[in-house]
Amino acid sequence: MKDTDDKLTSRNIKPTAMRELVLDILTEQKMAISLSDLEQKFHKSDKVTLYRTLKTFEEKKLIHSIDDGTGAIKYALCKETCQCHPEDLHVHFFCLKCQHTFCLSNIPIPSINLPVNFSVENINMVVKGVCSNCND
Amino acid sequence: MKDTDDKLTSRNIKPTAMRELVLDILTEQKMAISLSDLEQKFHKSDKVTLYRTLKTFEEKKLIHSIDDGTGAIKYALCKETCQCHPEDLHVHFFCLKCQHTFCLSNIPIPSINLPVNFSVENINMVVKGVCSNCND
DNA sequence: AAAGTTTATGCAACTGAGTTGCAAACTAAT
DNA sequence: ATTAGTTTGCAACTCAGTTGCATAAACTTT
Repeated sequence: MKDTDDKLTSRNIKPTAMRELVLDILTEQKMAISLSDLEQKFHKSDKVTLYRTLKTFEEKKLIHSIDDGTGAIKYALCKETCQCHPEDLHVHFFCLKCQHTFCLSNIPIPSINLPVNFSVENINMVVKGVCSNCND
Repeated sequence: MKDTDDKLTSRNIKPTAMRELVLDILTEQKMAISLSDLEQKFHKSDKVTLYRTLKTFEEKKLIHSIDDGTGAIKYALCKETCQCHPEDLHVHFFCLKCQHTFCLSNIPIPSINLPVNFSVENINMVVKGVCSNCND
């Protein structure tokens, strides 16, 4: 638990039992998960607490949220150094077959030439298709 | 109305009074609108009918939907020739100030080098920031 | 044109994600 | 231990999207 604790405190999040559990679950995941996915990992749990835990994590940039168009926001761990600035952002992939959402962590979002006088804060880029796992 | 009718029939949509009205409203818009935005353009209207109208339009590729992360899907007219294939797609912009969502119709979505064995069907790219209107 | 078939519309009612308010439980600090 | 601040759990709500079903309108066939 020490490791988990450190991750929390280093992001200025008070390490409670609940938060440790949630962070551990998030760490195990190979793919992004939604609030209700998370809820189902617990036998008995309160959606609201999990909701607020995710919000806190997101605020403190421990995780980032992905709107993959399925109607449920997904969450995935940020890299250690991530500040969620445009230069930290990567492309996400949603597989139409297995319905999973992944971070393509090593594919940065390509920069865009916006019209004059437009400024950027954030970019959400989700590619939908079939992942390598489902493609054979 | 002849023009509106033609647009509908050319996309294989039976031109009803309702659909003409909706298409006209969509044509007037400079920005993408949501179902509830659309609903408010009518004095008396049924959300479900509008909902199904939008669904039909989208299916027939008369309009495309934009998930801008606000929680309500926005819709905007497609170009005449649009088939909503990856090569037809463009970037969308959401202004954090005026809360409006635009098509950046002349900014195509940059192509991405996906990992091996991944195939693409669709890409959603929404840039969030401040638009030129709100930036001075 | 009348009867029958298909398609579109309108109403009610529901689902599911996300959210708020409040009280109880917990934590930290004096 | 007492207090102040934070976190958790429950109830209850909002709002977008959706389904079922009955009526109305449009098309088809005789």
